[in-house]
Amino acid sequence: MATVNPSAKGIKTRQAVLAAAQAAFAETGYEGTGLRLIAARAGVNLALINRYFGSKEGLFAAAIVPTLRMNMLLDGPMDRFGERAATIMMMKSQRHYDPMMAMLGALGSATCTPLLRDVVDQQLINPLAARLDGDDAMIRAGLIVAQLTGFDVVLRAVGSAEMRTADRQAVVTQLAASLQRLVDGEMAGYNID
Amino acid sequence: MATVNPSAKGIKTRQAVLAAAQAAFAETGYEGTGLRLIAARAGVNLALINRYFGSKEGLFAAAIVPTLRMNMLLDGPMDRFGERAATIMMMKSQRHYDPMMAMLGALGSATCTPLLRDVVDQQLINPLAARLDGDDAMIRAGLIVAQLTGFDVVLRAVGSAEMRTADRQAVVTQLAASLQRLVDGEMAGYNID
DNA sequence: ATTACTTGTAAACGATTGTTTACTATTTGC
DNA sequence: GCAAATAGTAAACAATCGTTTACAAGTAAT
Repeated sequence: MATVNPSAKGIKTRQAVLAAAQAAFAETGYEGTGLRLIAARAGVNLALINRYFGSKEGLFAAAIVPTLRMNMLLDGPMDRFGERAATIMMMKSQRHYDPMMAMLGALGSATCTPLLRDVVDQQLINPLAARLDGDDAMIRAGLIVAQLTGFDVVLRAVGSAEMRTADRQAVVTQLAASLQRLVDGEMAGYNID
Repeated sequence: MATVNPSAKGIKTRQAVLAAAQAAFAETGYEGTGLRLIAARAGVNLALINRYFGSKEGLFAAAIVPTLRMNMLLDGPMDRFGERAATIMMMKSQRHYDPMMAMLGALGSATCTPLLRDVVDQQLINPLAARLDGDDAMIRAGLIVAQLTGFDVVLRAVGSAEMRTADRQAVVTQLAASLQRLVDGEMAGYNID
């Protein structure tokens, strides 16, 4: 038995740690979440975290980074992207774990920034840009990701009362319109000096 | 002399601490910035920080919160808001201190969230909404703040390579268009089921 | 000048951090 | 069953955290 045996009982605790880390990082941020808290949440010994994932950064990379994907947002025709994305962004509040919240909670820590930079470019902006027609597809994709990200900052991470108490259907409609205009790339009537 | 004497030499070190805190919080986040680092940066004794500001949270409230304002973005006609805001957002990279970066670096910490919620609503969304005409002004203001915030997340906090290497003039143009469409509130031809 | 008050300093507080070590228990392959 | 590897545990590591205390230096007003 020279190599690691992939089939083992430890694979269950490994996933327990991953699930606990996802929830904890999303709730209390990267620096604000202690490894002992994650271990307790997973019902697992503290030292196992460093054994399986090497370090706190390694745990973040294994638990959060793979979940930051466009997923359902790109699953459908692009002429309905705005409507689809806005609906998902509004409804995901009651889901168990939100990858975007984990990303926002790690913005301050220097060790996570390189990981986030890669995943934002490769898994968010680039796949989206590939689905866009017209000029400046990459820039418009970046602005769409920015709009989605900022929406979670204002509504969830910060928790603006004005946005939380607003009519949910109107929020979806306005967000959908803003996103779709970036998808369509209409510059109608707009001039800059 | 029953009350505190406002005129004193200590006012200089107080401002030195504020300036050091602004730079440090914006660079390394709230949890990632130690008070000893701020004290050293300001050339001031550690204990003075807690004397003048009570706590780390009090320092954040005094140093960062008052700087989160719309300021120049609202200084001008609203039919040029997009152009004006996009230009400022793009050019502010080489400024000494960016309040938005300090806010993003504090997203994970539970103690700062209430402070940020109040300032985002009262100093960003509401003043902007007061300058918007048409339906859903508050929601559109929230989405504009979200677009601006997300732009800083993608371009600066995360540092997307795709956005950093993109043509700067094209980024300004696209961002300006997206913002202006939210200002104008055009729903032209957009329908949702 | 003496009193009252503010500013500045050094040191320690208790708690928590991520990480590592030494050890036992369990499981797997032959 | 034996041996090797993996899973799990408890304790300690050194470092840093925000905060507090006790005390000295400086400054204003009476």
